[in-house]
Order: sequence, then C-alpha cells, then structure tokens
Amino acid sequence: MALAYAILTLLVEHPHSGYDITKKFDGSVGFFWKATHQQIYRELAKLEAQSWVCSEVVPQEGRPDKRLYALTDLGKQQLLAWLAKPTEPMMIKEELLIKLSIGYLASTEQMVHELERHRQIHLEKLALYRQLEQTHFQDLSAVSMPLRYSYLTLRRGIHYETDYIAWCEEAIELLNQWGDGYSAPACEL
Amino acid sequence: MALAYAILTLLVEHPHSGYDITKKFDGSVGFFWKATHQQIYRELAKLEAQSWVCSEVVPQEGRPDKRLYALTDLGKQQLLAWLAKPTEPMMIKEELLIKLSIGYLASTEQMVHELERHRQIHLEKLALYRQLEQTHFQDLSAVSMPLRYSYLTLRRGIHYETDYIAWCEEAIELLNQWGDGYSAPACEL
DNA sequence: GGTGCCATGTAACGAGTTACATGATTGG
DNA sequence: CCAATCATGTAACTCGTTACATGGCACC
Repeated sequence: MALAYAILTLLVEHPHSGYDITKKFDGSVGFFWKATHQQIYRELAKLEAQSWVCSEVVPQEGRPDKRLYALTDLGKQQLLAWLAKPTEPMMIKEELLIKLSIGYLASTEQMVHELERHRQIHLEKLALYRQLEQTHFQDLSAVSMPLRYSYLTLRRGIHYETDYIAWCEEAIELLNQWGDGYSAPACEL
Repeated sequence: MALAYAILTLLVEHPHSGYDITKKFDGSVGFFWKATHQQIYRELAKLEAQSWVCSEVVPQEGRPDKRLYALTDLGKQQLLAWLAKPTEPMMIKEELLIKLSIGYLASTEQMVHELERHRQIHLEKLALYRQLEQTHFQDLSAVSMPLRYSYLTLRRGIHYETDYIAWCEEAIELLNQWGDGYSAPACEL
C-alpha cells in the first residue's frame, strides 16, 4: 500500500507522468522509498481503476506523448485519511549484517575491507545530503512550509548516514583489535 | 536470495527445524531481517531441492514430529562464496518519511504526536538492546569469536535506535518552533 | 553513427503477506 | 474449558525485480 500513497504524495503539488514519478523515485524520494518504472506504471493503472487519480494524454512535439496523472478528490481524501493513521516503524533488512554475523568464517581482512567499502558509500551519500542542506536550507526562515517538511526527511538521511559511518568505524576498530589477538595468539599473555 | 543465506547462516552452528528458524527470525535475527514461517518453509523446501541443506524427521513424544534441516557441504560452499562477494547497501523504506513529507497537509500536533510515538517505540527497542549488551557482552575478552561478530550487529542496532531517537527529538523541536510561528503569524513581525 | 534521454509498456518470475487448516499437549 | 505452545503445511494474493520491446530526437 505504501507505494500507492508515496505516488499520491507527489501528485499533491501538480500532475505528473509516470516518467516524472520514476525520476523522483530515483532522486529525492529515493532516499526513503525505491520503485522501478514498472511498479509505478502498474500502480498508476490500479489507482486510476479505483478513481484515486485521473489521467489525460498530452500530445507533445518532438517527443512521445505523455499521460499526465492528477489526484482526484477521492484520492486526496484517501491520502489525508492515511496521513491521520499511525504508521508502524519499518523493519530493517540489512544483508551486510547477515554476512557480518558469520564473519568469523571469513578472514578479518575480508570483513574489514567490506566495512571500509560501505563506509565509503555512506560517506558519499552524506556528502550529497550535506550539499543539499547547504544549497536549499541555509536560511530556514525563508523556506516554505512544504519544503520545511522535506527538510525533516533530509535531516533523517543526514542522521542515518552519519551514524552508519560511525558504526562502520567502530566495527572496523573492534575487528582490528580482535584480529591481532587471533593471528598471534602467543602474544595474548 | 538473502533470505536463503540468512537461513543457511543459522544452520552453520547446528541443525534447526523450520519452527526453530521461525523463532530466531522473530527474535535476534529479526533485528536485521524478518520472515514469516511460510516464507521459511518454502525457502527450506527450495534449499533442499538444490541440495544446499538436507533434512531428517525426528520423532518426538507428546509433540509433533519435527524435521531437522542441516547444512550440506554444497550449502556451506555456497554460503562461503556468498560471504566473499560484496554486498550492496540496502535501501531504506520508511513509511513515516513519506507521511512527513506531506506533513504540512495535517496539523503540527498530529505530526508531533506521531513522532513522539515513534520515539517511544525506538526507546523501548534501545532499552532491550542495551540490556542484551549488558548481560552478554560486559567483558568482551571472555566472549567467543562467533559471539563477538554478533556483538557487532547488536552495536548496529544500538547505533540505529539511538540515532533514530535523536532525529525524532530534533524533528519534534523544529516542528514546535515552526508551528508556533504559524498559529500566531501576527507575532512574526 | 552511437549513446543517452524521453516515454510507455508486456511478460515472467521471485519475494513477501494474509488467511486458513490441522492436531496433540500443557497449564491456568 | 480455553488459550498457548509445538510443528507443519496449502492457497491466494500483492509487491518487487529483471528482461525485453519500441521509437523518435538531440548531441557529440
């Protein structure tokens, strides 16, 4: 269900084509939800069948026609009703942690290397988010209400990446300590 | 695929029944991966068809017979091969953030209330994790290698919950600031 | 002339969810 | 007597992923 509402959310501002929505799921929205274009087209068809959105084909010159989807009154009602309901915290699905839990079957170096790699990836994401913060939210008092709410989600991203990096570093340090003790057990006194 | 490997991971130590595995996915493993018993039974059947695990029915008195699944050599090979491959960071799917991004359509109170609720849930999880840390990992030097790796995943949980709570508090404070400015716009000079 | 963007879709599959079903034993 | 635990499964469904398919335009 959540994907449907994520799409409706985007349509609140103005109509979008399936293509537009796909782009947003690749970019800004993509921080907290991912979807492929196939999922989006399928979901849009379903939403239109339920009359939560309606669509209109817009002819274009020099490029393919596009079908613009807009929120209906029913769709907006449903969105607001959903907004008022409590949300369950979403579960984490971290493949890296499954691996780490049997990391003792591999070498310390292998695990440390993988953690370094993840640290790097999260550093890059963090840099991106920090840049967005700098360019769009320097002076919050000048920012519109809708954008301020987006800022809260950006802050979540910044928190998440910062914390993930800190954990990577902690884990790497612990692994290095333990690894030393193991590869030279004679030194353990 | 990840579910299959998560199951194999559990079988490294000793054989488990489908029921046992389900319990673990409800408990400790459940922090970073969730699965229902249906998923697990289905996956076990598939793993057995591929000869990554083998099973044996163990008759019991006073309770239903159980089928114990054990890792085969092939299964262990596959698990190690998987362990050596790099993992992609998993995406976040946070329904709360979808809601928050259109939070301006609801009242500040509603959003603050929901954030408070989530803060509470994460506080409780954190308390649980901290207790596990206290009871099992007080003295790390006395802990076996396999358990030390589990400790790293527990640390991830502690990091995650701590950070989530911090973000909730930050967001609540910001919302309260903005809400004040809006409900009394005359004060805005 | 090839790559990449715009724009939409079908088909097949794999993963995850929800509901239903069975049946004995233990404990309040 | 009712509920919970142990133990396994089927069926139907939705959600998510991957591959394949089309076709014009712009840019280098």
